Amino acid sequence: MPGRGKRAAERICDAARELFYRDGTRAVGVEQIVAYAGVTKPSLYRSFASKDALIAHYVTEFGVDMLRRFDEVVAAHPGDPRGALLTVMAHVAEQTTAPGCRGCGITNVMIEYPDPAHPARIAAEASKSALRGRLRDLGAALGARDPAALGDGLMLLIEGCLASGQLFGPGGPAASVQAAAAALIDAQAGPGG
Amino acid sequence: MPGRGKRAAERICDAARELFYRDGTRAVGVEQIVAYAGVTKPSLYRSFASKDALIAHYVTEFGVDMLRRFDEVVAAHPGDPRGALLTVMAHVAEQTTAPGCRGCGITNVMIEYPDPAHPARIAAEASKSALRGRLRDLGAALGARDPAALGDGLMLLIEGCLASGQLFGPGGPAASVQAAAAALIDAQAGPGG
DNA sequence: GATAATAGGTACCGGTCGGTAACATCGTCA
DNA sequence: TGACGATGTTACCGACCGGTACCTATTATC
Repeated sequence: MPGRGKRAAERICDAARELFYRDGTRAVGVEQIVAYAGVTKPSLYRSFASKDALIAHYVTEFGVDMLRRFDEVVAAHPGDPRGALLTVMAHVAEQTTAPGCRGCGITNVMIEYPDPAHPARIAAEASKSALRGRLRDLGAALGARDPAALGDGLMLLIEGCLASGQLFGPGGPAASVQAAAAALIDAQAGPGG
Repeated sequence: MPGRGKRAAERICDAARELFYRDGTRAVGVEQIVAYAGVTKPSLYRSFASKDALIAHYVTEFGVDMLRRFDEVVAAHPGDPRGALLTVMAHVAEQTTAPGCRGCGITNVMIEYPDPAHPARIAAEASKSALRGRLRDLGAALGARDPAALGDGLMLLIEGCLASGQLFGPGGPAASVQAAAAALIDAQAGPGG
């Protein structure tokens, strides 16, 4: 039971993040969430209008965390976009091949809710577009001939790792992502980019 | 209502394939499937032991179709693995950016059922491993220095298209997949590979 | 025409889902 | 001390879930 001393809303968020990511949002019931959080159902519905609203909040939080980690890596490589990208790729490969990895929580929710009007999907699109923009910016920073194409190629590799990691595990295709990313970068900017 | 003249089992498969792919397996109930197929619930349970068994059958069928289409493209490019791969990538880009595309039905089911023991997940792993093997074989056929790494890099690009296509649509990263694949191939085997 | 398999019709089961109403309790701060 | 907002307790709702029992109608085969 996570965060015994915290407020009910925060404990609900912690429980939802953990259970939603592990089992999927449709597989987890609100009863299970409140039991895991150590609160009661009315407390959940005092902080969130519906289960869908809680899912949207989960997606938003997930996206904020993801972009924060990305930005931290970039900030650790000032003036070295190539090093930043390769470090990002190394992190992606490591995390997506770890046992029990379930890929990207945002993508998973997006797959569970095809309806474009679903609030969680709107939050998902915002986060993914932000990531796409950052990859293009880095592509431009290292002088790529077509920064958009390079950023999108890298984005495909990342999404591929997230999707295939949870099926293939440590011996999966994600182990090759850093080499593939380097090839894409070199093709656009040369090995010295 | 698809296939009025067909046997009940086949109509159930057709309905399940369409509804499962469109809305996801957890979102579609057996009642909805039999109604769409124009049959009744006992007919479904005479052909399938459970809903899970129907989902596993759906995944298996999906994988067979996927590999058949892949093999057709390869067969249309005898002695030209590079051309085969680029054609595959063009098809992937086209299909994953089409409106209403919902990515890979196998991946979607895999995300909905994290349990490694779920029958649908076992079927999913078989299909994806087969695809991975074919990509490696093509990598070896065009003389790549590291066929496994090339095949896995291409696999990541494909999975990335399938994941991001349903969120970004026609203007998404999948539009760059063919160029990215060419860069990966050239880095391993040179433009003449 | 008899038989057996396959199909549909209907009604039903227990369980779980998301969500709510009404009321009791606690801690905090004035 | 008193009041208030946040929380817990209990019970409940209608709807839907996957799955089944029982019986009848069709269809093909011999």
